[in-house]
Amino acid sequence: MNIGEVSERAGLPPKTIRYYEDIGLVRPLRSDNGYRAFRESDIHKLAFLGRARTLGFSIEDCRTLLGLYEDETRESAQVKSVAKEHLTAIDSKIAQLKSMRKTLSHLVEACQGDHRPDCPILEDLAKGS
Amino acid sequence: MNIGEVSERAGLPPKTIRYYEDIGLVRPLRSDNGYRAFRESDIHKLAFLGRARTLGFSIEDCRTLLGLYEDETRESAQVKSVAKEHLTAIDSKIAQLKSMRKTLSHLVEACQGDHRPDCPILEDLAKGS
DNA sequence: CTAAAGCTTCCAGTTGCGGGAAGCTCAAGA
DNA sequence: TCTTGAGCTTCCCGCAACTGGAAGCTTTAG
Repeated sequence: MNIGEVSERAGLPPKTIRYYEDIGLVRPLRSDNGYRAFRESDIHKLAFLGRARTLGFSIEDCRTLLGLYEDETRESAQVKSVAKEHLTAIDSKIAQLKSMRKTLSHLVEACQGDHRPDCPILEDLAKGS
Repeated sequence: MNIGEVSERAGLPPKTIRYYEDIGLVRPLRSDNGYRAFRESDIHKLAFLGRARTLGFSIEDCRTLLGLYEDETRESAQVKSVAKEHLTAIDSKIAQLKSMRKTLSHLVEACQGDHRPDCPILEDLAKGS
C-alpha cells in the first residue's frame, strides 16, 4: 500500500509517516519503483503511534511503548511506569498553566480596556508582583 | 553594566539576554572593549520581559506588550486584548491536557503494573478507544 | 606574569513535524 | 501515443525559544 492510502487509514499526514520512518519508528518495505510499500502491520503501528501522540506521549515514549507492545515478555509494570511519569508531567503542566491563568485573569479583570493608557497589566509586568 | 550582573538583576541567563538582543527586544550600548553596556532602562525591560514570559506570553506578544508599555498613547484596550487572547489560549491548553489526563489516568488505574505482560494501556493504544 | 573568570561571536542541537523545490512514476484521457 | 496531472521520492529550510559548546579576546586577582 502506498503512503497516501496509509495516511488516510492511519490518520497521519504523509510527512509525519516519512518522519517516523526517518527516526526508525516504522520500517516499511520498498517497491521496485522506490515507493514505500506498507504492510498491515505498519498501518497498525502508525495508528498506535498516532493514539499515543494524542495522549501526549513524547516520540521517545512512543518508541518505548511500541517496543513494549511488540515484546511478548514485557511486564505491565514497565508500561505503567512510563504512563505514570507522563501523567505526572501532565499534572505539572496543568498546574503551571493554572497558575498563569490565575494571575492573568486577575489582571485582565482589573484592566478597564478602554481608550485610556492606564493599565494594571502593564503595571504588573513593569513592577513584578 | 556587564551582562553577568544584568543577568542576576534581571533574573535571566546571559544566553537569553543575548538572544533578546539578537531579535531586537533590547538594544544595549557597547563599551570600547566590545562588551555590552546595559543601562538601567535595559534591565527594566529585561525584567519586564522575564515576567511576561513567566505568564506564558510568546516572544511576539512580549514584543507587542513592550511596545505598548513604552507607548504613552496606548489604549488599555490594546493590552487587554493581547492578554485576553493569551488567556483563551491557556484555557484551551488546559482543556487539552485535562482531556489527556482523564484518559490516561483511567488507563493507569486499570493497569495492574505487575510482572505479567497483559496491559490495558497497550491494548487501548492498539485498538483505539 | 599567569591563570582564571568573564566577555565576544558563531554554529549546532533541541521537539515534531510542515512547506516547498526538483525530479521520478504512474494512471487516465485525447 | 502523447501528455497531463496526481502521487511519489529525497533534500533542505524553518518554526519557538532558547541551551550548549567551541574558539578567542579582555579583564582581574594573586
